[in-house]
Amino acid sequence: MADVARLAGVSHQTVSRVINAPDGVRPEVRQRVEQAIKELRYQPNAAARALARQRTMNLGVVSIGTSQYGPATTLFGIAEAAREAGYATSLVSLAVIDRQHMKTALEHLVADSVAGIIVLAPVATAVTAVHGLSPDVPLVLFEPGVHDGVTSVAVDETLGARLATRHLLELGHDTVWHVSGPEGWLGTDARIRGWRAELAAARRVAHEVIAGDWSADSGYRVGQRIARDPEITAVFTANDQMALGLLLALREHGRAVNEISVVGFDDIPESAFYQPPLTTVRLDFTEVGHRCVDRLLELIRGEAPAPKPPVQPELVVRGSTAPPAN
Amino acid sequence: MADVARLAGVSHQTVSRVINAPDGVRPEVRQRVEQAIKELRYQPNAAARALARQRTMNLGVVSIGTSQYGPATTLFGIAEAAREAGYATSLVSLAVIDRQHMKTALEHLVADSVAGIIVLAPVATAVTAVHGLSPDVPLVLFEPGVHDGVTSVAVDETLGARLATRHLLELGHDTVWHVSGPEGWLGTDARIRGWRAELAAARRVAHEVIAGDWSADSGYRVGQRIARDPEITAVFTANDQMALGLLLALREHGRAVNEISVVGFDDIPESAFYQPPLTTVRLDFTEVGHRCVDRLLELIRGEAPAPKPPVQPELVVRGSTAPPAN
DNA sequence: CGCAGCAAAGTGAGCGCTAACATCACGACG
DNA sequence: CGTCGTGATGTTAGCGCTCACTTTGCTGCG
Repeated sequence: MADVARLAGVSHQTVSRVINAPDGVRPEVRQRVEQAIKELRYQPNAAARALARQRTMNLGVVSIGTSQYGPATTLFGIAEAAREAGYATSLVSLAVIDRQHMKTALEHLVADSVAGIIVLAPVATAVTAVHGLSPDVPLVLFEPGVHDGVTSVAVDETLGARLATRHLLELGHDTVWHVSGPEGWLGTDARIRGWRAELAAARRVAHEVIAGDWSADSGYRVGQRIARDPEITAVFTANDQMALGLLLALREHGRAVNEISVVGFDDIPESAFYQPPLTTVRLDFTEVGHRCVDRLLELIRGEAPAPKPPVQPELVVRGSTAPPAN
Repeated sequence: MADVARLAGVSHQTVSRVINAPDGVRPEVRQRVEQAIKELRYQPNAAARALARQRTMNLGVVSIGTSQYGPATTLFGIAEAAREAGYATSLVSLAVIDRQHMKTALEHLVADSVAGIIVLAPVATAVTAVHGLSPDVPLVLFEPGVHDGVTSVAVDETLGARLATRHLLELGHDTVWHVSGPEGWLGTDARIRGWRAELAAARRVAHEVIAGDWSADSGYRVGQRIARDPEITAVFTANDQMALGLLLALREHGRAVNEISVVGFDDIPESAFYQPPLTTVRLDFTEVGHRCVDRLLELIRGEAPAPKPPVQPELVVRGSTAPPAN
């Protein structure tokens, strides 16, 4: 910086002003400085700036360490939006999410003086851990199914689940069974709530939830049970992968689509090519990432955080659903 | 830090030594300092440390911005390994990979004074862009199919492709057709090479490569052509998603597995639940991530970089392959 | 013609740490 | 018994920037 100042014949402070302040420098001087910066290929030192300013241009992300479609896609959305806003992204991926690990992760990020933190771990333990911790840094939580939060970004997964259930009901099925995600995930609960609500609204029996764990394997195991039960004609699975496993089990038991309809959730790119192509609920995870960043930047700037409506899911009807056979 | 020093009755430098140096402090004093640190909940300021040391505990990752299984899984592997080594991960995701964008990304990272950079963009443009740039920071490149590189981590995808092709040949197929990935990806070339090499070794005809683009959709479109061609009995697709699309097209045309065998690549978790369950080649992307970090840390420490063998792929035989029908 | 008032530029301190060197105490050795 | 060596600790000076303040040089008005 000193070199730039010397070359431009100004003080280091003027250089700083050229870089940071939109005005307060005479156009002529500004141009001279910019010329010098270019000539010397000067790049400000982020560490020094962070030290002096007591904050960085870094956004921290604490993510659950799976390579699941949802979190992964959201993460890339965050990185993209952050970069557009001139921020870098600092990633901490957590295999185990409990209070202790969350604490360590947040402390790491705070020690790096990130400007804000996004917690991309839609599990109950993460939420409680964060609430018990509250570092003195703006923090945004991705909470599917939660609406109130000013400091959280939501997807209306409850609505998504209702859409899925309604579709099946409208097709003429008496009721819909639900294969849920694993316990502890916010999305699991939200989807169960939506499914229950829709059944209740239509005055249908809500059978007990069948628990899966997001994996295709769990869907397959559930499918083997379901295939043997002639009562079941319509199933809503909490994600597409479980639907895939379910579909395979059904096929192996010779049960066709017109006997058992299946609706998935997420609309992963492959689901359109399942056998049969999966009817599912589309979630725009990239958009979620963008919103997380938008909200966080509002918080960082200290703006009044306008509570935005949650991201809307959308039903995508394909070949895995049909009216009941009889 | 000053507070800690005061409380422990030592100089700030001694505190620094306790934190950074393994010895040079009397055990008694060390304990006193550690006690003070705990009591005051002191956490060293990363920015100040970076400024003084001229390097950070950050590893930069330039990743291609897709939420594809391979890059996403590798990324989490990197984040995990980095954290284990005490490093944070700084992510830049690139939608477009050309020289200009790569340059900007690297400059960003260098300006953040990262200790090293991992480029997770297995495309030709990324490789050339990086080679033309070479920032003065240790850099590791993920280059599938490349073996020589001391500064690169490889997966022996060529071998993987040979394994896939060999399996089909051993089953009794006359030859194997290949549906490749999009042009410009290193993995695409490596897989084509392996497939060709294996066919050549067995003295079989290598038909022209059918180009896909990784997507299930492209696999589906290719499948529609293949299904009509009675000559084709065995297909090796460059990833699992394309195999999925292919499988669907075959089914729609009433072609069963015992007519056309399909082998995929990657072994994504869902592939075991395709219809039929997919025979594929397993790639350990998490391991790739770990190796990238290991290699980078060697470079950072200035150690002699022992060239490790590439990550080995493994054939997983499932239901999508069978001897030819006749 | 003088001086207030203001914008533009400069000065100095300090952000929290580490590196390099200076100092100190203590024991061994000639 | 003095001197040197050694390991433990303290002191000082930045790292490269921004913040708060000061100085400079105008313009314009009474």
